[in-house]
Amino acid sequence: MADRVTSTQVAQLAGVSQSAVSRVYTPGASVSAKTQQKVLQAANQLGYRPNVLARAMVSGKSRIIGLVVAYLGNYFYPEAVEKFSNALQARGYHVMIFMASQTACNVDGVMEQILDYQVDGIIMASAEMSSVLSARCQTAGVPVVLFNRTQDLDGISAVTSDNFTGGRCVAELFVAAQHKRIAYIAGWEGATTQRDREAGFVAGLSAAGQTLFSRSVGDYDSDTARLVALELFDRPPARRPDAVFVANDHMAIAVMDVLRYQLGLSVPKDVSVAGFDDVPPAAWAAYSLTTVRQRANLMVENTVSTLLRQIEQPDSPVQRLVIDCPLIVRQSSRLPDKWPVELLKRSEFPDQSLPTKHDKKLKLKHTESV
Amino acid sequence: MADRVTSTQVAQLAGVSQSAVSRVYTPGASVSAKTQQKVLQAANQLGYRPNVLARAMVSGKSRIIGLVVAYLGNYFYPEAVEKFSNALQARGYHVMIFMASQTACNVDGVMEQILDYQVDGIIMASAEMSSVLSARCQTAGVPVVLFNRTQDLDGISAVTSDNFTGGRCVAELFVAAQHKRIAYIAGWEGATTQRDREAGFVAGLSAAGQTLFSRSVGDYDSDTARLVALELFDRPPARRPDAVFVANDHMAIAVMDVLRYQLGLSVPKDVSVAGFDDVPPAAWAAYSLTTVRQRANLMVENTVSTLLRQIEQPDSPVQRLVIDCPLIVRQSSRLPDKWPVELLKRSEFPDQSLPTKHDKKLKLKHTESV
DNA sequence: GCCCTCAATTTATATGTTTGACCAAAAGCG
DNA sequence: CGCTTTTGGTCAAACATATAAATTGAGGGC
Repeated sequence: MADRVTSTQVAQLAGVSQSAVSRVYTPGASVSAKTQQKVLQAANQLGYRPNVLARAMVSGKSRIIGLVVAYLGNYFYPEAVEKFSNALQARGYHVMIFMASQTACNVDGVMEQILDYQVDGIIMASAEMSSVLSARCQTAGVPVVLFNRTQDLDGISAVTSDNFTGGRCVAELFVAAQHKRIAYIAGWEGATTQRDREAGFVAGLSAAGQTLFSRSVGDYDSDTARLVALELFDRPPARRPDAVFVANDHMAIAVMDVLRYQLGLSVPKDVSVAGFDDVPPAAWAAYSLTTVRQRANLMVENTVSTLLRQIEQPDSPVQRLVIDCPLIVRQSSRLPDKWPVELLKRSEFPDQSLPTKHDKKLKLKHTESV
Repeated sequence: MADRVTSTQVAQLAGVSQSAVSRVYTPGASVSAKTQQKVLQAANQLGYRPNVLARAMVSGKSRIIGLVVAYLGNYFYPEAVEKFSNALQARGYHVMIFMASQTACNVDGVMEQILDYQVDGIIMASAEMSSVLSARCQTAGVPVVLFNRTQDLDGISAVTSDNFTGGRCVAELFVAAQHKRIAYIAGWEGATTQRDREAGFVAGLSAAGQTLFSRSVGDYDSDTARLVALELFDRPPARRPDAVFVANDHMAIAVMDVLRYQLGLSVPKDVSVAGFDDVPPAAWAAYSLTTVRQRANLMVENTVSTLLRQIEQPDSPVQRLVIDCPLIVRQSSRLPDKWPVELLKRSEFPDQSLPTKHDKKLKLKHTESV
C-alpha cells in the first residue's frame, strides 16, 4: 500500500515541529534560514510534498475549478479546454472536467458532483444551468462564470463573443456580394449564441431591405445540419439559396460537404457559405471557410480572470463581458466588388492581402483555386 | 462566506450522532430504516452532501484520476478525453486534467502536481514519463496506465493499438494497388506509436520486395508535415512518390491540402495518401482519408478497467493490451484491382459496399467524385 | 429471570494540514 | 542591567469525515 510521507515525518527527521514544516511551505511565513534548510533537506530525502486535500480542508480552498463541457465534437471546445487548463495551471489552480452530455437534468446531477469536490469556482461551457442550481452555487459561495453563453440569472458572470455583431457582419458581406436568396441554418434554439447570431444576421439583412430566403434548424449538430442542407438545397437553381450562413463552423463544414459532394454544387460559385467560430478546420485549404472568429484566447483569459477575481473577492460585482469578433474572409464566400467601409474595418483576410483595388483579381483567383 | 453544511449539523437536526449520518451515506453500512429516514430528511432540509475531500482524507481514496494530455490539436485526443471522462464519471471517479505541453521536464513538474492531489490513478495520454517519475508513482502506490503509447518501464500497464499491423496493412494496400514509389512521413521519433507504425509499414513493403522511396519526419505536427510534404512532392513526376503513408491523420490532412492546393496534384490519381487514427475529419467528404482506425471506445474502456483493477487490487499484474485496428479504405488512395485475402479481412469500406467484383466501377466512381 | 447474540448506535480516534495562541530566546534601548 | 520588542518556534485546536471499539437494547433460548 501507499505510505505517503507526512509533514510530521519530515518534522521528526528535521528535528523541528510539524507546524514548522507547514510554514516552510507557506509562502509568506516567517522561518529562519536554518530551519528552512533543515526542513527542505529532510523533505527532499523523504520525498515529501504537501497534501493538497488536507490543505484544502483546513483552508477551505481546494484550488480546483470545475469545468463543465457538453461535447468536444465541436472543435471550438477542445481548444478552450486546453487553454483553460493551461491558464489555470499557471495560476496554481487545476481543472476537474465534467461532461454534461445531454439534458438539463443531467447537468444538475453533474453540478452536485462538482460541488461535492468543494471546487473554488465553476466554468460552464456549453451547458445550461437551472436557476435552482444557480441559487445553490450562490449559497454555497461558489462563483460561476458562463463561457460562450449567457443566461438571465442574477449573480452569474458571463463571457461571450459579440454574436450579434458577428451575425450582422456576415449579412453585410452577403449583401455587399449581391446575394439575393440568403438562407440561415440555425443552431440549437435554446442557446443564446444561436439567438444572438440569428438576430444580428437578420438585422443586417433587413438594414439592406432583405429578409431570409429560407431557414432551417441544425441544432449545432453536424448530422442534422447535413439533413437540413440537403432539404434546403436539393432544388432547382432559382428556388435554392445562393448564400447560407450556418450558425457554427462545425455544421458549416458538414454543409459544405453536402453542397459539393452530394449535390455537386460549387462553393462559392453556386453558393456562398459562412460559419461562426473559426475552428482550426475552417482554415484548412479544402474548406477555407469564411467565418466569424471567436477569440478563444481572449475569452479564456477573461473568463479565468473574472472567475479568480470572484474567488478572491467574493463580493466583487457580476460581470458580463462581450468580446469583439472579427469577420474572417476566406474563399467559401463570394467577394463583393465594393466593400462597405464599416465592414472592412471588422474584417481580416488571412489568405491574401487586403482587397482594395484588386477585388476582381482576387475573386477570380479564389474561385478557380477552390 | 460559504457556510457549508456538515454531517454534524445534520446529526444535530436529526437527533442522532455524526457517525450515524456518515453511515447513511456509506453503501454497505448497517442503519435502521427509521434513522435513515430521519437523517435523509434532515439532510434534505439543510441541503447536505458529503464532502468528498474530507472523505478522501480519512479513506485515503480521492476518487480522482489524473489525466495527462499533451495537446488537443490532434483530434484523436478530445474524443478520448470525452470518453474517459464519461467512463470514469459512470464509475464514480472524476477526471482532473493536466496539460503537459512541451518537454519531458514539464511532464515531471506536472506529475508532482498530480500526486499532490492524492489521485487514485493516472492515465498518461500523449506524454512520456521519466523512469524517476515512474518509480515515484510506484512508491506512492499510484497506478499508472499509458494510453496509446508504451514504455519499457516495469510496473506500468499500457493500452495501445496494434500499430505495427496497422502500418503493415497500409503497405499491403499500396503494394496491391501497384504503387512503386512509396513514401513515409514519420511522427515524432521519440514516440512508440511512430516507431511501430513505421516498422510495420517497412515490413509490409519489404515482404513485397520494396523499400521506402523516401522518408521525412513530420513530428506529429501539422505545420512541420506541410513543410516536409512540400519538399517531398515539389519535384518532377518521376522523382516524386506516388503514394505516401503519413503517421497520423492530423498530419495526413495537412499533407493532402498541400498536395492538392499548393502543388495542384490530384489525390488519389497522382498520389495515394493514407493516415492513422481515423479522426472524425478523416471521414469528411473533402478528405475521405484512407486510414487505420484506432478504436477509441475499446481503448478507453480497457484503459479504464485496467486502471480501476489496479486501484482496487494493488497487486494485480501489469497489463500490456494491444487493440486490433482495421484499415478503413476510403477515397484518398487508389484501390487495387485484386485484394489480398488477408488484407480484405482487416479492411472496412465505410463509403461503399465491399469491392469484390466491382473494383473497376468503384475506382472510377471515386476518382471523379473527389 | 438470566445469559447470550446480534443489530443499531454512539464514542472516540485518526486523517494531514493550517493557523492563532502562546513561549522562549535574542536583541534593542534607556 | 532590567524592560520591551522582535523573531522563530511549539502546541493545540480546528477542518469534515470514516471507522474501530465500546455501548445499548431488544429478542430468544434455557
